[in-house]
Amino acid sequence: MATIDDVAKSAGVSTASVSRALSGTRPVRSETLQRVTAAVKELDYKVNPAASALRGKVTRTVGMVVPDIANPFFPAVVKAVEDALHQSGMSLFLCDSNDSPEVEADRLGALLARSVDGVIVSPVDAVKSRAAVAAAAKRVPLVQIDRHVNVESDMVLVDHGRGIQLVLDHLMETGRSSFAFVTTSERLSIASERLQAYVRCVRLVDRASASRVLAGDLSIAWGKEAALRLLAGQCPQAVVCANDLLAFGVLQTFRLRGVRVPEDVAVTGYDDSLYADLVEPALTTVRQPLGALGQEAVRFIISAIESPGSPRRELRLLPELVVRESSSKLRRRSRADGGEAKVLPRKASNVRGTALHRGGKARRISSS
Amino acid sequence: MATIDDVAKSAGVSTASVSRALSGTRPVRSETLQRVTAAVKELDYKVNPAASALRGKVTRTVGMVVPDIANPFFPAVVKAVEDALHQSGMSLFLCDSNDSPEVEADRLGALLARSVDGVIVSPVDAVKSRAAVAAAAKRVPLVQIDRHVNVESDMVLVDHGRGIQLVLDHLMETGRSSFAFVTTSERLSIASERLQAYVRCVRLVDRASASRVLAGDLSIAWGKEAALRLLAGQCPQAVVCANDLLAFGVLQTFRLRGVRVPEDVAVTGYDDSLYADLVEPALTTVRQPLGALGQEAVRFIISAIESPGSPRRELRLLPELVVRESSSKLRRRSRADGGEAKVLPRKASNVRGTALHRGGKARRISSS
DNA sequence: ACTAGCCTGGCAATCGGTTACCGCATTTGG
DNA sequence: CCAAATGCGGTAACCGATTGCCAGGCTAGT
Repeated sequence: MATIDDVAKSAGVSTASVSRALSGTRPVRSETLQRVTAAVKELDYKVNPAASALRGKVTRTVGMVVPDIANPFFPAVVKAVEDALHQSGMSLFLCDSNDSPEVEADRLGALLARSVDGVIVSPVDAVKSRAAVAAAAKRVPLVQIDRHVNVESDMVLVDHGRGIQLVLDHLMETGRSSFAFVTTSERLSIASERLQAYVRCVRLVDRASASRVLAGDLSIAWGKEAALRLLAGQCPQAVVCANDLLAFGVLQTFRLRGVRVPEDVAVTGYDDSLYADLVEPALTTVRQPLGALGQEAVRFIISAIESPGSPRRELRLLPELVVRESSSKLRRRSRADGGEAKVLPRKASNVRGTALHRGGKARRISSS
Repeated sequence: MATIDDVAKSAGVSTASVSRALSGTRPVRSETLQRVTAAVKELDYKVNPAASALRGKVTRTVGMVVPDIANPFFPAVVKAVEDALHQSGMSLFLCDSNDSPEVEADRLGALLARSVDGVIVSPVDAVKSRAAVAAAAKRVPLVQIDRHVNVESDMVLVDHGRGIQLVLDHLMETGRSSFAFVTTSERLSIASERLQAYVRCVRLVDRASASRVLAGDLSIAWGKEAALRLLAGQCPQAVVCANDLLAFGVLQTFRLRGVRVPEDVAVTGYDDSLYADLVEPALTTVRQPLGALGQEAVRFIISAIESPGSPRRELRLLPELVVRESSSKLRRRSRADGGEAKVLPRKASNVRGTALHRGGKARRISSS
């Protein structure tokens, strides 16, 4: 492997000139520049990042910590981050905190020890993640992405209030007036935002709906369980779920119990995961700007690295409603009967027919 | 940030002793060790990885290049890799080649320039990826994972021949005797293996089936298109797909065209993606040992780093058949009518009822 | 008792860039 | 025409850890 000395020798200049020619820290004569570039090409010289980091205090690396890369939400964000970083000649250390605050703290520590130039993190727990995130933010530029804890740092978030409002506006427009919300613990910032928005939206319309909240975790299993509980009591006309997985669980239980969606009950998700338009019936959901989330996070990081001490920023990106069959418009059938759906326990049946199909564009994923 | 000099001073020993005490390269008196450990703790000393890398020629980093992290197959593998690496005190540079051989070559180059200790790669194209992979393998320990090109290196693969055989054995056992295979270009090593296995398995049973192969890409869209083509000609009793996405497309088209699955035609996938048991009907598919794939790759990398020059290894992990409704056993209904399924073009209908449900355990993913 | 061998510690060279500082040459201004 | 300013190149210190080499103390063998 060629070193800067080899290049200097081959170009007949000093190492200082080579360094300057390559980094542009100080101007060099155009002839010098040419000789250096030629020598670099000839020797296939690459700067040694370790040496460069040791002296220059900059590693051109960024660390990212996500709660669970297997969660369909994150890969798209990670992909955008990776791409944007490489466009700026930086590389990505990826860490998975496995939904554990301890692992998260450990990984943040490891990243700092590697002296990354910046950190992008999606904190696991609004309370337990705080200390580690704060400590990291004190040492390097840090941006919180998607989820966040109460720490002074840049943030790139999604306006979940808006997302939930889109859902409820749509549900009301299509004739629903009683609701339930299926979600997880409020310890998760995004869940708590979605919940608050839900309550704010339904409170004025139907007092009972505002307290019809089922909190568990974010799994398919909890979706199923929540659906059972709803069926055991007064089932509302629409079930709003805090993510798609919950909605899938709800749909499955409803189908098995002979509850027709969307005729008897509408169901909505959140995330627009790949499979939202594959299930029966296709799921109305909220699409988040995943790529933009990652790109903006990188922009924040890079600008924070280049000009430290600039003011803190917080960006809220707007999500988008994707209407599919699980909430399609009710046809005739009076809804003046008191606000509770009639649930007819009978053999399962699915009606698809020629339902409306907005937003159902097939996304290509060249799978393994 | 404390340096090794600070520690040495504080412990009253030389930097050499500190280094030795910490790395264990050479024994030190137990008293020395204690003083060093105490000083380290007091100053919260962490070795500077840049300095360490510069002098020691080892970075404790591994690079991984995947074709598309948004492809549901890879996150689980990446997660296992990340976890295994951190257990050995190493960190992961993640790169996404975006299914492009050019990007892939670029990323491999970037990783080598960062002098990673090893590389894990899943090559995009059996032909176009070759040069870059070979070049990388020449410089650092390299293991090919999942996909591979014809280059001398360690490999951790899945025995796709076995996977396809499991599928076909099962289909035949349940009474099917004519088949089609939906796949992508043979440029993808895994697709070509699956295709070969398919041909090998059906050749003896039904000559026509062996040539009923529809090659496109690995998208839902191509699954739909392939299904249309099958319906236009002689539709076989079972459609074997090279991955789940294709199967989803096939299922959707069949449903819209009123073809009953599994009564009229059985459909199978490959990957056991999260949603395989959410679609209607739940999909029979092949589950790959994703976590094991990642763990084994890391083991290979680490052992190759620790003892260079050891012989090349190739590991083939065995996949597992997951039987769900899309291929359930045909009840009565004679199949002696020539081997082609009767397709009744009529209104859509889905029958679920109490079909068997092996392997359908709900996996929890605490989504965003 | 004397020497060979082992154990442990320290000095200082080294890894490969970056950059502060100095010096020479040329340009600019007065 | 001279002084000051400017442009560009080179020398060498420096970043922080690792490690080859040497030295001193101790044990063991003869």
